[in-house]
Amino acid sequence: MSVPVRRGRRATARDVARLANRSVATVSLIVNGKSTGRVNPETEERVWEAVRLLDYRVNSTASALARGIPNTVAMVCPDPTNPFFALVLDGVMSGLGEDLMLNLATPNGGEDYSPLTVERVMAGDIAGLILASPGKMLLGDLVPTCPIIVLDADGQHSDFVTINLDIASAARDLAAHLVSLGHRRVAYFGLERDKETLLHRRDELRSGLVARGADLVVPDIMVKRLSVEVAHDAVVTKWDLLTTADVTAVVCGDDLLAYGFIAAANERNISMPGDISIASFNNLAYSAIMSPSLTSVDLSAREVGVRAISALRCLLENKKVPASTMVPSRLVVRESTGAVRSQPLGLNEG
Amino acid sequence: MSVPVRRGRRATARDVARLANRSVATVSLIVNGKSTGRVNPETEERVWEAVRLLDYRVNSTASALARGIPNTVAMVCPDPTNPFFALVLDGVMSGLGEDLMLNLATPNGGEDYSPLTVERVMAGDIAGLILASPGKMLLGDLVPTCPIIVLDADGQHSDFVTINLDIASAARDLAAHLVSLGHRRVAYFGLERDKETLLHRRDELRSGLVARGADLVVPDIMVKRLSVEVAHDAVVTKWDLLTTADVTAVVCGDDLLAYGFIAAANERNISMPGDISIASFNNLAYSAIMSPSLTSVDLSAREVGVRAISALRCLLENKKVPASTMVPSRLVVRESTGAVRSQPLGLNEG
DNA sequence: ATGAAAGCGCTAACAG
DNA sequence: CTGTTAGCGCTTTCAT
Repeated sequence: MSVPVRRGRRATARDVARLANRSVATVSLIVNGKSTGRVNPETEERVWEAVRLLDYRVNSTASALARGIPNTVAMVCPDPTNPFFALVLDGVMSGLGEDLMLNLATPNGGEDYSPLTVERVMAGDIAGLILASPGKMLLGDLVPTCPIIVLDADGQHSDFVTINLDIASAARDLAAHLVSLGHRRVAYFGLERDKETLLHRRDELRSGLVARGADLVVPDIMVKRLSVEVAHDAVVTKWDLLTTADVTAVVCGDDLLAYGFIAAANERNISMPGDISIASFNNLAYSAIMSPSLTSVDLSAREVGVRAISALRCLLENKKVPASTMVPSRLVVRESTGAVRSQPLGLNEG
Repeated sequence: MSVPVRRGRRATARDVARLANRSVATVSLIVNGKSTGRVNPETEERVWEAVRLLDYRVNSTASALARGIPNTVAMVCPDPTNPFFALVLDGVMSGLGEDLMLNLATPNGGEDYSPLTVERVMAGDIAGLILASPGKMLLGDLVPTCPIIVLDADGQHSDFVTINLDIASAARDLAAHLVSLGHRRVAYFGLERDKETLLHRRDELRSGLVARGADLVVPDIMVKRLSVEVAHDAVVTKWDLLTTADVTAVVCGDDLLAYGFIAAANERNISMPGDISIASFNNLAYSAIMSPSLTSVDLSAREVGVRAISALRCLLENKKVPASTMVPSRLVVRESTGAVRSQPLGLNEG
């Protein structure tokens, strides 16, 4: 194992050229496989030998710059820790081949990402951009300088290709399911945001409930940040509300909120779904498995990622893509036994 | 909102220079804030005006190339979907400031990542590299051409800074805890890999058990891939082994395996920890919350990420960093009531 | 068959 | 104060 590359410095095409006694141009041709028929086999040999010796690799950044075709796509998402985005990311990564790299950006404090975050990635030499669940205002004055795919941002945006979650029918299925189990008094636990897509979840659910004689009977529990801890604390604060209103089911706008809820419920020795039934909008990454009582709307997060990168690829190749598509969500029911408790929730405590 | 930038093309410094009737060099100085005192206010004015008009931003890639100082660090990890890596990633991201971007790479098929994956990211213009849980062989013939931080790869490697998980004491605590609950017959559910770090988990656990008169009493359940589905299937296949050996507790090498186990157990109406007790090595991302019966070794994944990026930063600034550090894991006990079942497991079925 | 030269977008040293 | 020049590492065109 003797590799003559000095640590900290990578051999350049110039190094190779010098060693092989050929020009940089020739090296470039050869290492890029564009030498067929136009390069003397002996030269080819010398160059490859030098490449081997120096452990030379093309610097893909410089290459992209020279070619004028960036080899990087960027994705910005609110929080890689949220299974939803982890799955989207996974889908995106699965679609990057040998040719594309992924530049990932997230906001600093777990907050939603700002225009600045987007600016920063757009300052790179990127071929395209994927924006996952951007805040509504963000898109307003965003000037696209490369193809942009927007994920999970309700509404049409003329400047971007949008991929949205089609939750309407699944949300109504969820409502129907809850009602069929006997639930009439439901609470919603959501994120306090400008994101239409999240309000949407609530609204669709609610109309489904109302249509069947049930309803959201308490003010929504709202959090400002999507984290298990924050969710837990919010539930603790609002617990009394749920008990006095005799709520039998809680629908969470995101799995992370559900986790927080369950944590709080566990502390109170509340059994689920015996005492209270939880449902959640998200991706079912782990929830259905961990808690057989958790009914979910599977948002097909990975599929969203897959479509995002494939749409981006099309755009890069100047193919047409639909300006807006929907990825269907579907209801996943695990609550086989589910029945509404017969006692008011308060009685179970202590 | 009228922005004169043609879609698909970003204004360059040259465009600005032309419009402002100044040279590219001057533009560069001004936009980089290096003009104090050496640039005529009027020139400055003109240039900024042009910048505004053209919506010009410095191309950070070209800038990095020109400066010879890349502004990108790369991280390669096996699977962003695994909460462990998601948390590591989150930690890393929190340490990237305004100045650094993150290039993320993962293998294609959920498999472990190969030297080729690493090659590919090293072909970029990167300032440093973070390798999360690399296979053992990978590091052998890896030629560092930039600072490399290796995460969760047991053993010393002279060429890299390593950050490892200090699970020894937590693993023994876990053993002690299980024994104190009355468990004597334990099974291990792990990943079939060359990763020392995973064998380590098993070995430490086992010595802890043996020291207290308990033991791993069946051949390990092994999977080739870290996924909930694969784990589930493996458990289904091996279920009889557990019942006939009268195992009372199962320790999983990773949360994902635990999720798979729990899924399989749920299908059999096995109650946890009533019928069987589950423990898991990982990060507690959601497991402890979802299943109060799951005892875990918290691997401090986020902290690992934080340390990784901060170590990398030091290296980039030519500061000294310890060649190898350990991030302590700690036992997290949720199994407050936990007691060993009195009936053999088989009796519960059907 | 090969190399010189221009250029990708930017920075930095150096003149003037 | 400002522009010229060289150069980062590479690709591509065009002579030779």
